[in-house]
Amino acid sequence: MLKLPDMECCACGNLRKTTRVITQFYDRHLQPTGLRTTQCVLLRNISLHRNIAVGELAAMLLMDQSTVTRNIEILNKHGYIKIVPENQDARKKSISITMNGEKKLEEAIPLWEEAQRKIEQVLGKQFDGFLETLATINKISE
Amino acid sequence: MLKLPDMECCACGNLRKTTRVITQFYDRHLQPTGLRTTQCVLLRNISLHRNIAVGELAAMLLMDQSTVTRNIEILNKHGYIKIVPENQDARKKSISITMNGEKKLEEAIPLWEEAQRKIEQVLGKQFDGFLETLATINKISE
DNA sequence: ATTTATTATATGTATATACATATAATAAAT
DNA sequence: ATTTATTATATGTATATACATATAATAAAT
Repeated sequence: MLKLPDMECCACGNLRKTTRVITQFYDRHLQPTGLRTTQCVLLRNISLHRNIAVGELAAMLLMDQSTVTRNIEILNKHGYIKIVPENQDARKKSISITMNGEKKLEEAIPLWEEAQRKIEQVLGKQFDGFLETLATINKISE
Repeated sequence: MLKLPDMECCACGNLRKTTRVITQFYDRHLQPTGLRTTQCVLLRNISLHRNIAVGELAAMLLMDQSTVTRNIEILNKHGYIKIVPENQDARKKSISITMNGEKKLEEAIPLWEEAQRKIEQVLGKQFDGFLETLATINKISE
């Protein structure tokens, strides 16, 4: 048996682990709204960019195009967004938030703020550097 | 329309985003082995703790018990681990790595090290603090 | 010893994720 | 104008994830 590293320091393993923890934390806060954090973030991005396309959301969230397609189906099913073919280019979808979607966001945001506040408090002055490090890692996708 | 935060600073959203990026990065490195990073980390933990139970792995990885059950099925299907009922307590499973599993790990670890080395290089002196911050966040699950 | 409570894992269900490939539409080349 | 290439999204497939609940086994209470 060779001596292998224990992988305790695995950047990917540790990121995945913490993502599991924090997702449960945020999702529990959002639970009264029925929105998951992923859906809330996606919906907020749609609300900020009217008539956005699937690929644009994918680029913004560093998410595969097919994942965006699947995830917006859920928001659409609940009537939070409207998906229509774009005028100029019929290959593209034009995605917009609906009235219901805005109401749901307004309901979710204060709960999100509560979770966010608690995390920022726990991290204290580590928080800004943390977001910067995440952004540094994101660059490997370029 | 009320003024809502843009959620750019969402700790959960940013962690999920970076986890998508880094998982693709590590998984591409491991691709020749057919192992995903999650599987590799899980397998390494099993190899380090013979006759471990589902719940013990879950506690270690901060992963739901049901997720561990599902994830070890995949390793089992490939013959990398052996799952038998425990002697003392038949409710528990006794999970161990197989010869094939060890061979697969020995094949995967150098590729993992390559990915890990690149990330550590990109982060430089930020790396240690980064792991510490992740550990700080993990405490919210206690 | 029998009933009751607890614990460990499994199963049903829904979402999140990406890759490979298909399809449909536009753009480029001739 | 027609063919060819490119681009945008969708679909098939596999994995990763958690919650609620079921099941089976052990432990505790009587």
